[in-house]
Amino acid sequence: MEIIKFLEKANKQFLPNLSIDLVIIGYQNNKLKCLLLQIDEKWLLPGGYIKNSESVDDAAIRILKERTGLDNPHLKFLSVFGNRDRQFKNEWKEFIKNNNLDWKDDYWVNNRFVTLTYYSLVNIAEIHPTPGIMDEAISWFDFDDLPEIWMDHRSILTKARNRLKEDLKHEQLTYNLLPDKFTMPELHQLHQAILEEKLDRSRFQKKILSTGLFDRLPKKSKKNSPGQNPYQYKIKSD
Amino acid sequence: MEIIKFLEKANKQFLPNLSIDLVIIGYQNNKLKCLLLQIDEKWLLPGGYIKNSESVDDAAIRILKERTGLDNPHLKFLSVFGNRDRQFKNEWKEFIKNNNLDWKDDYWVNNRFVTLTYYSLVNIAEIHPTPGIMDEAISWFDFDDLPEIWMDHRSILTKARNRLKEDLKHEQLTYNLLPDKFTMPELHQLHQAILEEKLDRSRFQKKILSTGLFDRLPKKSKKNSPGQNPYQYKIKSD
DNA sequence: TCAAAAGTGTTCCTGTTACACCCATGT
DNA sequence: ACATGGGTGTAACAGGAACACTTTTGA
Repeated sequence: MEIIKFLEKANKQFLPNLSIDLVIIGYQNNKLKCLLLQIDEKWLLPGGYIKNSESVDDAAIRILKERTGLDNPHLKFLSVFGNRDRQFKNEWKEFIKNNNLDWKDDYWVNNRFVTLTYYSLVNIAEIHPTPGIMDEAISWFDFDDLPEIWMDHRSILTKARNRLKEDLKHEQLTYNLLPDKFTMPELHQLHQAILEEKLDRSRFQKKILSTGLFDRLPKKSKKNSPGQNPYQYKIKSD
Repeated sequence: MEIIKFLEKANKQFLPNLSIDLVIIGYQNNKLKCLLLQIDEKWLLPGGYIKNSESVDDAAIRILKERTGLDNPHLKFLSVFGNRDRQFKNEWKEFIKNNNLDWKDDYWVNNRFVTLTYYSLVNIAEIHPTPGIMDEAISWFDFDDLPEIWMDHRSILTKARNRLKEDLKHEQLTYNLLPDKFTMPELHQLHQAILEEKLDRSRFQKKILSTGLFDRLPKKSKKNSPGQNPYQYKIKSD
């Protein structure tokens, strides 16, 4: 059985007290979304452990790739969750029993874990969500319409949501949340969705263009709505 | 022997792959300073490990107290240093041999450590620097006149120095770097020292006072220099 | 032809910059 | 008396906020 094999062997290849959790953030239909995994009735953040042979950052990149297939991801450190009661014996026990497997008290997942959390901005259209061996499903959720969340992962999600808001105020780049080419109205909508406030259209455009980080491309040729055809833009490659 | 006892017993009471390093920052004679410990000819950051029974934050608070005696410290998370080659076998071996002690290859300090770093702003006058059992000395150094530094601690120091600069631009509070009561010129000097740039006197005062975070107290009665007696200020208690 | 979408412009206002001016104090 | 340190004021300017105007397009 694959799960048991993992539980038995894990302690040999991973650092025993560190885990990584990822808040993978996408954008669709004018809503910010995050990618969650299902175990039993609850949902949790994609995560994993750090191999003895890899750096912490490399572990985060590997774990993100395992769940999305992404090769050159955007990834930003979020914070450390290191409470002393951060172990999830009961949750694992229940999960194992629900799957009719044998539970052992000394399974490695019972350790106390300090979790390093990252957030990643991804283009939903470009990734291939792939559940892990323990997960029943993987799915996108609106940030303001979350399901029941495992353990303390809800507070991590909240922290990531707020951090993204703060970060956007300092650096204008939203990386992969939009396709390579996007229009100013699209970018405007995105910023409003992240910041959860209205931004003046005129000022927004001037501010963005004054950064000099964006190149204007020819106007988009066709659309299904009245009004002028918007220009397209892309992030300057440097 | 105390050191050996520590090395033999450490693996039982601490998380085996996590360490904490602190950048303790003070201010004196118009210079930013940091507190370093001496081992052999080199200097390193105060640090320690995380007990099984305490949270990561509590560990940082405890370690800071052990080296300074501080009870309610300012403490801010800095970053994670998690390279896979982050272990210091040779350094420890040399240190143990220099002290005429027996070296064992499986000593716990040989583990690969992921380090969580914090920085703390302290009032130099209020702390009591205390070396640990392995340290020959503890001392303050100017940030721009550092001695030879152990391992990768120099890059941690640099990161802290830059982070403090960034943080000051967003929040004006410098906590313990000055005494409880301070004058506007003193605060002005401090901000200039942190940011490493000249700030207009007039504008600085207006900006600081407009935050509403500071209370004006009566003028300082005596000083040794010509000119008006400056007002004193303190941070509002809320 | 009209309403909606997109781009641009105008006015007002706040806050920043750079500097000038004034007051108090020690030598 | 005067140089120095400290507090406050002012004119010029840049950038933000709010909103108006114009152009383009689908229905």
